[in-house]
Amino acid sequence: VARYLVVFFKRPGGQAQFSEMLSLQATDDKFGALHDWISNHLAGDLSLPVLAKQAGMSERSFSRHYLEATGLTPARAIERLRVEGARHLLSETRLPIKRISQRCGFGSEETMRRSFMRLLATTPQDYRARFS
DNA sequence: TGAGCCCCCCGCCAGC
DNA sequence: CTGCTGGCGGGGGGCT
Repeated sequence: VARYLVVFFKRPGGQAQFSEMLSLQATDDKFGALHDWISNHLAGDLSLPVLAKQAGMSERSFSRHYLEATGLTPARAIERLRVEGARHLLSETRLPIKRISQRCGFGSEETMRRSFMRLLATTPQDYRARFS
């Protein structure tokens, strides 16, 4: 039920308020274990070679299968998960934005800000102001 | 905002 | 032949 609600109750204005973990489960949770691992290692190296090794596949096959199962390329999925992690910390804690950015694996505040603009059409500051 | 560099992604193809 | 795998190269998007 949650999965269907998640699909159909998107907020207008680009403010997706649902769980990326759920939406990435699209059809089956073939990559559920991988997603759990990623969520627990957001600050680390989540490059394609690392993910492929974690999934036990070659880079080429991992790219193909992940896109097939998820509808997203690995790098785009990572960006979504990082943004989701940052959103949580922004609204639930008072940690400085700089620290949140590094804890979620963004190379800098600037990188995090650009990801927010791309996916949520807001800045981290604005997001915190409106959702904390 | 700009410039340079990195690496993701995808087409291609040989192998099984 | 069909379908899957995985290495390679380059173009472009995005990070620093």
